[in-house]
Amino acid sequence: MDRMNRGITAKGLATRQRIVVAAALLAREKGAAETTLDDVRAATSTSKSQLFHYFPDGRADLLVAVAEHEADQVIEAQQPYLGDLATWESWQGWSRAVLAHYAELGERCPLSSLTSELGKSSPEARAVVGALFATWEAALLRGTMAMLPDRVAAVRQARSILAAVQGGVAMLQGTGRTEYLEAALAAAIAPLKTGAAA
Amino acid sequence: MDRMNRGITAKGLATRQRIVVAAALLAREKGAAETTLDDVRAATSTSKSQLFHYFPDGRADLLVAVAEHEADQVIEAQQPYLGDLATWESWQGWSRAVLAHYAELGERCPLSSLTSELGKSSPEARAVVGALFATWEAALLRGTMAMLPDRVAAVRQARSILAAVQGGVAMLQGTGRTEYLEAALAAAIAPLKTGAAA
DNA sequence: GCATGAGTGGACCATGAGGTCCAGCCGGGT
DNA sequence: ACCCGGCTGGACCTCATGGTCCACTCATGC
Repeated sequence: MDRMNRGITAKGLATRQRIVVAAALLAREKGAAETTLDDVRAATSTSKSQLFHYFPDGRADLLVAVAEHEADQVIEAQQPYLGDLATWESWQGWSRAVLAHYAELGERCPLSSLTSELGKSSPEARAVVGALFATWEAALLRGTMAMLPDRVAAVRQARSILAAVQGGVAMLQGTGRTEYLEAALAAAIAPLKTGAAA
Repeated sequence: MDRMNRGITAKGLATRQRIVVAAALLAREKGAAETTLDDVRAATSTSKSQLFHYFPDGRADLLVAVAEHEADQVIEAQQPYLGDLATWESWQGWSRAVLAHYAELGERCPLSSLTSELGKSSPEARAVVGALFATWEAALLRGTMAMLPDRVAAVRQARSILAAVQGGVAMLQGTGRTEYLEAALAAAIAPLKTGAAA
């Protein structure tokens, strides 16, 4: 196969990806803090040297990669609705998709453990989270602007919806019940139905 | 002084309390996961043996005590408003109090780090969080029932408001900006102003 | 074929952090 | 005065875990 740039072969990339995915899974199951390099090693049938080969800065490096991966997943799970929130129906569809996704995930939220584990220490992790929220908010904002005449109201509405999702998920994690996310989502997008500003 | 029950003297209790408060502070500053027993020991000018004297199960025990302490603080910070949410004015006051409190705390939220650190492992920690949410929701529910005629709507409204706070705080932690909490709070309590159900 | 470098295996090291233990202190109750 | 039991100090142990190192394989291009 073709020579990849930077001397990384396709096989190497595949291994790296395998590691990231497995680590992400572990991080979801038992929390990022409790996920050790040995766990990852065992789960992927790799060796320590490979871990450090693909993630030179070790654990921190790996966790950042995991965070990026999970951030992608978060956006992915909301598609195709998130990309086109121009009608009340699509908002409803989005809302259902979000609810279904997190109900399936249950109490293990990929982000929270990562943010609290990496948020403090590594600036790149914060950047990942920041980027995620930025694209997320931007997509929601496009949607609210399509539904509300007032731009300022649309901005506030988008923020409120994003916070509602976060809060619903937080409650889901804390209590194991989906009612909060359900109620929060419904209440947050309700103003979009009639077009009345928040 | 009087013989305390269980052979714990007042002096001992004071020391224990000192430890909990200091540990809570540390947990807020640098996260629960990054707070070591040695940190606590240094911050309180105590010795290892004291830590284990007052918290026989060690670190886990201490963190549960910290969680209880922080849970109390969370409720405390919302008083006196939370106890009497019978009017629109008191809801506004409560909302301001919540916003001010978390704006002051900034990005360090006592609960999130504790839940993600203890939530998985120790069942007692989950109980603490569960109890906190229960009393919190109950207080909010008393308030929404005072404002809304329909009981079912009041329940949903209370949940939505609670989720809004959680979400706003989550966003505050993630981004450092208070706009989300602000928008989420305003949107969440808006239906209470006119008495229209969510 | 052979040299080069990515990929892999696994032994090994360093250390931070939780937990144990015992010895000494202090106060107050009889 | 004395003694018991809580309180305190700190040395010490144990071990999990992140990280290092070197040897080996394997593919690929010359």
